[in-house]
Amino acid sequence: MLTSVDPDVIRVLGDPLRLKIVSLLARETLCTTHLVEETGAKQTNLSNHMRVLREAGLVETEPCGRFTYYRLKPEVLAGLSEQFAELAASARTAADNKRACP
Amino acid sequence: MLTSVDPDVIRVLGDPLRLKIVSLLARETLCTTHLVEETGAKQTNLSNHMRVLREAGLVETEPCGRFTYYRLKPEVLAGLSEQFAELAASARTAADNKRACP
DNA sequence: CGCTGGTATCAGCGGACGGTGATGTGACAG
DNA sequence: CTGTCACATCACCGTCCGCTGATACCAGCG
Repeated sequence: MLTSVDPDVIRVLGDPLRLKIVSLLARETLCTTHLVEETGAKQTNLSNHMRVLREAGLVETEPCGRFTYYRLKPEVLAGLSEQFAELAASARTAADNKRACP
Repeated sequence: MLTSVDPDVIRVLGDPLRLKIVSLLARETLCTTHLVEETGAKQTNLSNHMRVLREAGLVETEPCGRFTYYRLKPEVLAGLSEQFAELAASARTAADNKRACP
């Protein structure tokens, strides 16, 4: 029903590093140390991005001793996928649905 | 196959006004004047955003006399939808695929 | 308890981006 | 041709955001 997509979630995913983090977390659940190794970014930088991802509701944290594991929440991505699919479907039918010149 | 999603397209969609423009264009093909009416934004501002959307490959322009119609390209949105769906599917299986602590 | 390693928070800086006004261009009407 | 309208481009400014270094917090280990 063309629900208004939340710009914040998309904005969060617009950053290259965050998108890479999400891609990595889509494969396996990792902790900050792993992400530092994989991305090559500083730990502080990573932690900041993880904070943003957490506040956007994209990841969940799971403490494990001294480590903090991050798990991706698939529902949010699935929701995004569905909303974009709706937009695409609507756009296909709106191709020649032109409003008259004023 | 977990194709790396292009951050640029997502970044472009991360702006609230641009997302609104895309939502409007998903319903009908419009020209700048219509978008000014619908969004309440200044014409210059709109034109700038349309430029960004065009360069990102999200919209096509169709001149019609003095007017310029903007048409959404559904393939890009469909592609995004598919890539997010892949990420979501992958994330579902990776929930308990935890890498060992270092 | 003191030490070490894994994370989070804070303050600051620099670059990028969105908004706005002035101006240019091209097309139609009179 | 002249004016007007639709639209694009340019230059500028304020703000936000990502990156970094310093530092604080917390859990295990000796």
